Amino acid sequence: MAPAADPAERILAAVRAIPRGEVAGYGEVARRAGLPGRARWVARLLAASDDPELPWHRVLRSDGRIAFAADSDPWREQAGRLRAEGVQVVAGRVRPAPRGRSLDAEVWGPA
DNA sequence: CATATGACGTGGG
DNA sequence: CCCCACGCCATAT
Repeated sequence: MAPAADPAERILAAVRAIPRGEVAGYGEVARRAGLPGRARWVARLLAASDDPELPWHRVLRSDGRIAFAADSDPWREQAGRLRAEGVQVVAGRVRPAPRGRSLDAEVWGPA
């Protein structure tokens, strides 16, 4: 199945492709759709779409934070939807930080 | 046509 | 963690 020619449609497809229980950044979605730099367009499309099946709640800012104003209605809505599918949301942030090994360990290796 | 506005992103202080 | 500047781009005014 050939990729949609309509860029807007590609973006929505990229959003629909985010697996349940996972998230992606606006810029990330744009890149996946082959439209680097169009993060803002992604946001605009989500706001404009009326498709109830569109998993818009899985799209966050690149820092893992919900894009809406903290404690706003839509903010609570998104946090709730995410938690509903098992995503950890703390203070409006998903997975506080992809904390891995320290840089020291990363550079100098174990022991 | 000139500005302003955002569900954004990155880099720097 | 905070704040700021700048880049980016479709829409709205």
